[in-house]
Amino acid sequence: MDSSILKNVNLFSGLNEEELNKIYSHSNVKTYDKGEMIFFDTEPYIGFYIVAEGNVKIFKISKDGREHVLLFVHPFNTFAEAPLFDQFEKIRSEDFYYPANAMALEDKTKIILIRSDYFYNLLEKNKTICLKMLSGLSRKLKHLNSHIESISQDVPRRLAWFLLDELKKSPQKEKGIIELGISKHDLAAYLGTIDETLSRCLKKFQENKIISVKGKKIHIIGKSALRQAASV
Amino acid sequence: MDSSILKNVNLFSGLNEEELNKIYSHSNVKTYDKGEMIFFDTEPYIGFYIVAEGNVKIFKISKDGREHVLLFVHPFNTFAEAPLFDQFEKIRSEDFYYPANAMALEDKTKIILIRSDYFYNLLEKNKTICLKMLSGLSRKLKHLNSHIESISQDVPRRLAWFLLDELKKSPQKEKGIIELGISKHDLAAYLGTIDETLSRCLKKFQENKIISVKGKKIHIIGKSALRQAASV
DNA sequence: CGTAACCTTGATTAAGATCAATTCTCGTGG
DNA sequence: CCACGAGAATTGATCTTAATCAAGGTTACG
Repeated sequence: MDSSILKNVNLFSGLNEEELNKIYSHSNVKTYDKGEMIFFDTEPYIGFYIVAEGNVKIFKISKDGREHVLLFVHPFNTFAEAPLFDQFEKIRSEDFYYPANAMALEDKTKIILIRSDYFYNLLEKNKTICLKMLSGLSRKLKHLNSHIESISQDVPRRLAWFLLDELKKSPQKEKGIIELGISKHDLAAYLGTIDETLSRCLKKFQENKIISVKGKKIHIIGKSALRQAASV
Repeated sequence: MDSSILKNVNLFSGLNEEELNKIYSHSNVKTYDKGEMIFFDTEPYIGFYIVAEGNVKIFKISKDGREHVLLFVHPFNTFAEAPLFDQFEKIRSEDFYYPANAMALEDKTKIILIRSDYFYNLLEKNKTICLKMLSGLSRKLKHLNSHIESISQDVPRRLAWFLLDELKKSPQKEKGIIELGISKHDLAAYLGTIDETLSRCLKKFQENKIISVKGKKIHIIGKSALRQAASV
């Protein structure tokens, strides 16, 4: 494997071969197994990450033990990049930690680490990266906003919302088929509910002939009914 | 009023008098009354805003009519800046709207508008602003993350969390006094609940001698008890 | 083919939304 | 300066949603 892995990373699109090679030589690549932790929220911050292969979930554990998934990260996207700019001065100090936990969701999840000190240099020299970074953060903000909006509705609506969102991104969208890249447990934690409630909710949607579920494959039968379920 | 108003804006800190004057000459300043809308989520995006005086709430209305406050913006902070970088190409097109609604919360709320086309120029020329912007967005991301975290706990915990957060920012923190800059209704919408539930929750805290409430003034009597209520 | 992880189902309970009045507060005009 | 009225805040009774508790059932994989 070589620097070509970086070619598809949104943050670095527009850079030439040489630049990519240089970045690659300064990064660390590591492969994780399913369920393996990439970082804990108790670890000092050393830099941000890029998903090359596989999927990652970013989550917090509340004091009562429940898990809350903030987002899933898919290939070619970055995570844990926001703290970079949080407080330039505080960084590198021992009391600066990752803001959440990150776990690989499948075997052979390939993750690239970009250390913050090196990345600061890059930013100084490269305005394009700076603007790309702005664009990336802004997309995350937008996503979090709609997550907040959705989470304060009832579970069926949240689920419908999620399914429609996934359908948009699905490669088989014309067929109305979604392939969940995550477990039902993780989906429940993302929707801010628990496994049992999600299960019942999926069941009800199936009874109403809105969807059909087979393992991780979900077929959207009534898209308009789903849209209606997502609204009022 | 002149460009000195921009001096305290985090985004522009570090710029010299001349630069500030130039920015000021390219901006629009407008004063709003309490309850007046600054923008709706149905309006085309023309730029971002800075609060000079007063307070602003950013919110959405869900289809069932409930209001969800995403955040409150206080003096010297920016809002609606994330869409700037969302999709460089799409901007200026007619189908690019503000992502939420913004309302002034008090009379004489003074708001500065920075148009996006002008700001792009600024960004091109000024790396400092670019980095400041990154830092600002990252702070918002962090805030939204903790908002999500808090919103998926029960209402008493969310309230306790909020109060502790406000206490940290309060000028009278040593006295344990918080001055709510917002109505109870807005607080409820921010906490993702309704007026009645918030009211009952405040009452319970008072019965337990954790706080005392007089209008918009809240006295934290038992900070440690409040911390305990915020956790498990 | 057996075990563990994953998912589903049912019964019960608790939290909070809804509905319906009241009471409180404060700004305005008489 | 007081009275009025509108908006804000509180309270109570009821009902809905989803969490919890406790078993089962399925699936995937060694």
